[in-house]
Amino acid sequence: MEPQTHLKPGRVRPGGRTAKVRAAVLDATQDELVDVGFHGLAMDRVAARAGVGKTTVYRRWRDPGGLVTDLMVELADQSTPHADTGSIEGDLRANAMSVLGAINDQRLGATLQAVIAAATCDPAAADALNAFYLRRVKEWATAVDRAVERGELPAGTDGAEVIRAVSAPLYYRLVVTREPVDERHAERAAARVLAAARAGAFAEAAG
Amino acid sequence: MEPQTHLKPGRVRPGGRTAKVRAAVLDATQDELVDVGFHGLAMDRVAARAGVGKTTVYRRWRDPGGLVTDLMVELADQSTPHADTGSIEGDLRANAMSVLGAINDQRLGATLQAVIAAATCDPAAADALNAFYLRRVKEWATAVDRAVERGELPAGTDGAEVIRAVSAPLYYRLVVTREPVDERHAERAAARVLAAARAGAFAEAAG
DNA sequence: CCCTTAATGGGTTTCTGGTTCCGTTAAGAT
DNA sequence: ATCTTAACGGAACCAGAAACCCATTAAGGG
Repeated sequence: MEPQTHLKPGRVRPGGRTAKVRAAVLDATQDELVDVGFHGLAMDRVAARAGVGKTTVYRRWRDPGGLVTDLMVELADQSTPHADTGSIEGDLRANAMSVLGAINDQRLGATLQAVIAAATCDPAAADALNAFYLRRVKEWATAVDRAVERGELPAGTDGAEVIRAVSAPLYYRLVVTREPVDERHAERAAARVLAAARAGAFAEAAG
Repeated sequence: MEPQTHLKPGRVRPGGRTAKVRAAVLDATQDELVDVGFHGLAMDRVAARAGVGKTTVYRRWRDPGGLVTDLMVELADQSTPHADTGSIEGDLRANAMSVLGAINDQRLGATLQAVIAAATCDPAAADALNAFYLRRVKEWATAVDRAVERGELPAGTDGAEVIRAVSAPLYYRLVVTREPVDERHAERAAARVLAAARAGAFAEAAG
């Protein structure tokens, strides 16, 4: 038998109970994040709120960082539908609105901020966060590629960078200046990136 | 005698000792932030590292959030020289480099990230963070205003928004995706914002 | 259906941050 | 120089989160 890592129980017998416990704990974690934020996240409370023994929570997730990391891994697996409106303008706007929705959703927004805070000092959380965005950026980047093929944007335009550039100002407001973010900001973000992309500022040569 | 707020001792007798204690504590706080991050910041340790009684640290700053908040207030007071290169291109690039320098400076970078994490759950930290950026953005926005006067950018261009837009992608990498940020990224950020600004995407009408 | 043991859960103990108490130091006024 | 008291600091004290122990439950193989 191999060394049994004790960090991933649930691999050997992931049936009913174990899965239910995980779902309940992750759910309770999100609720707690909404209420008290990452800084106030106590394993103790999460266990109580999930209706689960606290020993189990400590054993499987170790600390609050492990909790939000697993939460982010879970969310990263879920795909968000990416639109195809036919024009790059519509697609970028749709992307901005999608990001806006995530940011302003109470549970998801609280979770994102918690993971961002956790990633400050927890490499595992940072990795999970990265995986989460990597997937979304990749999915949306195809819209930019299509626009290049249609001739709407200059050849060599870096799709992933364009998508990130749309998100950046929204997250900047969310995390850095902590101002509210609304549809207007999302639209502006999309419009500005589009203007830059059309001018070739996202083409490889413009590095 | 008035209610003595106990949150601002040092107002009545700010002479030598009190000032020295504050400097030592704030200094030790930055060191600790570099080592363990905000999440690992313990009043206890800061006191020890500063060579100061821990009672004093608790009395004057209450909790880690108070510590980083005061630190940010201190940093906000210090002005960074904003360049005037003669062209908007040069000025935006200079601004991007300035932000880059702040982000990549070990102590300042750690402090910024700590305050961002703290602001997640501490309104005072959020205010201090805001004040910090408000000042810098305002100072740099004048460069954009000059460019508008020189006819380099469309009339009505929102200077503050332009400056923020330059910072946004850099902070996005720092805080959200946690990727390294270098000169190349700074230059690209400046170039892209400039392209959008020239296209009028930052002019008022372009809501 | 039964058996093995993975996985859970209640209860207790430990330990580290956080609080309070009270004596000591020295800033600033006279 | 002296006095008042703001501000500091050491040590004991307290609370709540983290770790541990061992009994209980039920997943999955036969």
